[in-house]
Amino acid sequence: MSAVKAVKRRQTNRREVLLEAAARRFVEDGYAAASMRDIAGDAGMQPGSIYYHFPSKEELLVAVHEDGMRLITDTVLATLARVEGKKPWDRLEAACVAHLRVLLKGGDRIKAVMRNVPLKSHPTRGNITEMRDAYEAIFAGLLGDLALPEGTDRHALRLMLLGAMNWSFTWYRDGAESPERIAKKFLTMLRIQLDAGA
Amino acid sequence: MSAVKAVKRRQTNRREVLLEAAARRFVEDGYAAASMRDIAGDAGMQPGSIYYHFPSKEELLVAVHEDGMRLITDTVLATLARVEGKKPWDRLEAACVAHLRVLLKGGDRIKAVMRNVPLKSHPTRGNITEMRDAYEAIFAGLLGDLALPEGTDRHALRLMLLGAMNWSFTWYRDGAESPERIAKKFLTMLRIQLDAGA
DNA sequence: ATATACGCCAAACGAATGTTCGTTATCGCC
DNA sequence: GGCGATAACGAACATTCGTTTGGCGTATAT
Repeated sequence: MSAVKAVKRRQTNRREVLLEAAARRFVEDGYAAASMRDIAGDAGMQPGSIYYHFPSKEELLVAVHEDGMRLITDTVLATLARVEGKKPWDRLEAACVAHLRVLLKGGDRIKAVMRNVPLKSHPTRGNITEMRDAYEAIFAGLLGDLALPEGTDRHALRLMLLGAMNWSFTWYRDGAESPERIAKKFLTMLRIQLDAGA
Repeated sequence: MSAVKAVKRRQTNRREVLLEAAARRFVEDGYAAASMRDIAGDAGMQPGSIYYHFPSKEELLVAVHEDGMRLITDTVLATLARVEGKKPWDRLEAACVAHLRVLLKGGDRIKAVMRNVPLKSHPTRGNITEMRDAYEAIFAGLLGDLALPEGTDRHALRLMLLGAMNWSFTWYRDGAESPERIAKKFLTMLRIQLDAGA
């Protein structure tokens, strides 16, 4: 057995449970309206116990945020690795499908991100903004690989595509059309027109 | 002078000031984090005085919501009346331009609507949902007038277009590209492809 | 001039909030 | 078998919250 076994977590450590409960409350009630008592209750612990894991409510939100962004980033990157070498439009479609699937079916952590979008005006704790920028850069790269008609504003295209997808969590209902089909439909509406090259 | 003069408001009535202050706080801080004391302070009155105009904080939000929805609905309808008889795509473009202009430059009331989107899951007070549905029906009508390729999902198209526009208030900065140009760019990306008929 | 409704102030109430803190039970380790 | 770190408990803290209440000045109507 390997010498250094990393940090062995106690099996009674309920940090993950806490994060999940917090994410759910942040989605259901919104950050400000979600109380530490409710979160603690959902996680099966006392309000004060949260502060063993996180120094403040805001840091708890940051942790949920980072967790959600990490999940969606890793998922999309893994998906892209699986379609490497394929045509640019197919790679973009794969990324959009992955994005919507995680957003709509991947639990509450990313929904918590979308429901508490930090306004660009007042600053944010942690590296939330950096992670968001890094994630959007993935799509900027995918759009950069497309052969588009001259004069096409790739920046506007990215904002449009991501905006349409991110807004979906406000109207999406379980049991309705699948995230995969939604993503493909969205892309189809853009594809034929903009598909100038290959 | 006409007999019944409706309800004559005292000129010292600061209900409008209150609504404006509330809208601003609801945008800046979010509904739950915006306190009645802050709102009252911005409006230049005492916290308790709010309750002369509105019976509760939630009803105040409903009032802001209705005000914002009425503003954007009236603006878009007035714009559409001005382009009556024109081609469907031009009418749609006019509506989108009006939508984005009001959303991004029309004060805080509609922004307050967008930042506190009521989740479809738990019910809302007043006729918020009805007003939203009625507004979206306008765009559904505009899309219905378009001559689109067979098999085009107009429902998905509406969700995509409105989603892309509504999300814009999360990234829009004053001084950047104008709402009019953004709206036209968004539409251009869809237009040529889907423009099958006239 | 008097009555009346309006618009708001000033102060307070109880409940809920985020957070702190002393204590405690459990675990791995020498 | 003791020991320090871990992972909480449980009660309390000061503060802030939405809301209520009684009264006061002023403008309008009679």
